Amino acid sequence: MTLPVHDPATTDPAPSPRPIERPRAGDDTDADGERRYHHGNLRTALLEQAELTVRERGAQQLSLRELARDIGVSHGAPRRHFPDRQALLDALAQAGFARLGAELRAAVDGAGDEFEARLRATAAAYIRFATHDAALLELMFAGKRRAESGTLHDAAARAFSVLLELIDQGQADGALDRRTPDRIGLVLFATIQGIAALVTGGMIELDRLDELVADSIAQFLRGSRPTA
Amino acid sequence: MTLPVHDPATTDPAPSPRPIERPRAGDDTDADGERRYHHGNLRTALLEQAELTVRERGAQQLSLRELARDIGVSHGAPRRHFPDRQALLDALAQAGFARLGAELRAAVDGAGDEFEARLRATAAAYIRFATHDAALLELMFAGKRRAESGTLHDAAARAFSVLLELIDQGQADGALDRRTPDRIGLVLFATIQGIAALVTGGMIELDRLDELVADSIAQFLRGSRPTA
DNA sequence: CGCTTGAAGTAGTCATAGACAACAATGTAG
DNA sequence: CTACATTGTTGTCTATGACTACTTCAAGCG
Repeated sequence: MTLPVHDPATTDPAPSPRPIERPRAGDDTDADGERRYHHGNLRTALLEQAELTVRERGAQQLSLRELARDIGVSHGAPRRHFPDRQALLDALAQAGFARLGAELRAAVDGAGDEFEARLRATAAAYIRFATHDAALLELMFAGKRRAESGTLHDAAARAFSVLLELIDQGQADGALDRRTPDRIGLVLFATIQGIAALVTGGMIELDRLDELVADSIAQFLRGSRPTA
Repeated sequence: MTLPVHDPATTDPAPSPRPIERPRAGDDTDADGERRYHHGNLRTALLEQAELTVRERGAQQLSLRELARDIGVSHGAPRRHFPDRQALLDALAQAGFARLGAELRAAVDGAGDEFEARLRATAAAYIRFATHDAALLELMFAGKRRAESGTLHDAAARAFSVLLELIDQGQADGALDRRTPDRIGLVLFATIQGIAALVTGGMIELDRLDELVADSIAQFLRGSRPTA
């Protein structure tokens, strides 16, 4: 994700003295304690605050006006960056896919060279994401259904490319049969996402989660190995 | 696609012989041309109309006031039956679990005596529900997370008891290993729900769905059979 | 150096939603 | 027949998302 870090704070030694009184205790002043007309990176601030709110209270409870209040801008300001509420949610989902993809990638890269170890690490990373950001994951999947947004689709595809590469390795190692990688990948993806769905849906006690992940991966491997 | 099977007796204790009238705005008279003060079974009418709206536009777009308008009652009337919007959604989810459970049960009962045939029929029924009522299924899972509503939990458990019974048979037939049924069931449940999540999330083309279901069931069976 | 221009933010307004309270109509128990 | 509990109606309050017009401000240009 590219973040335009345009921060005029360092080049604003003489800010205009606008004595707008803000009763709320939010940090709506810059480093000099002066209110600034232009926020500088409202878009980023909105996304960050929105991610916090979604994590704590879910996407349904996300309000553009409350977001603006928390950040300390007027209720119309977010509109300059997101034409409507859904656009903000889509951007949030897209950032979520980027982060998920990065975490999956990191899990693979940090798990050595062996296929099974990598697979387990990847699954664990996915489930970790699902437990820590259940509402965000739900949002990511919900956003996909509604509008087939091309950019969102691409973001998702990039995030899940890690799985496909893993499958390739598994086949090269002889651990997986020779169906097309995306066919095997779909089964793996469904398995992992299913566990995530049980987690986000609260339909499984968290202390049974590790066992479920281990069982599912083991069964996936047993079910996918070449028929000798 | 399957027919929208409507079973009016799912969740309603009030049997009223009154024919359901067209909910057109302005048509606030019954068959005799008489305006009626009491609707007669508003609760059922609300749930039915809500299910239609959810199916067409998703739970997010469901509005109590619009519901009331469609049915032809005042905007405050729904409050007598559902204290707030969430209560209506919870009731909808509960009815959804009841219907899902019934459809799973019917699938099992109509698939002969063999374990594998029953398993495939059950999975197919679940996926059918997921494709036809994607938004409702999402609502059912979302509702679970938010409040651990006891009645909702029970409704879900009843719906999925079919799976557990199936596992029992599979073990008795020697098709499944001897782990505890709920441990195997969790894996199966996750697998099926994962496919459903891909469907409701629009992350799979529907013409690849049958293949995915077949692959997943086959791999589940291969991965769960006793180690000879 | 001042002017123009356009991006970013502010303020006001509108329609609609959910929640709530007071009141009215209706069915029912006694 | 009357008292009471249900169920529905009407009005109101607050909040939200979406829209418009105006303001601030930085950067480019003549």
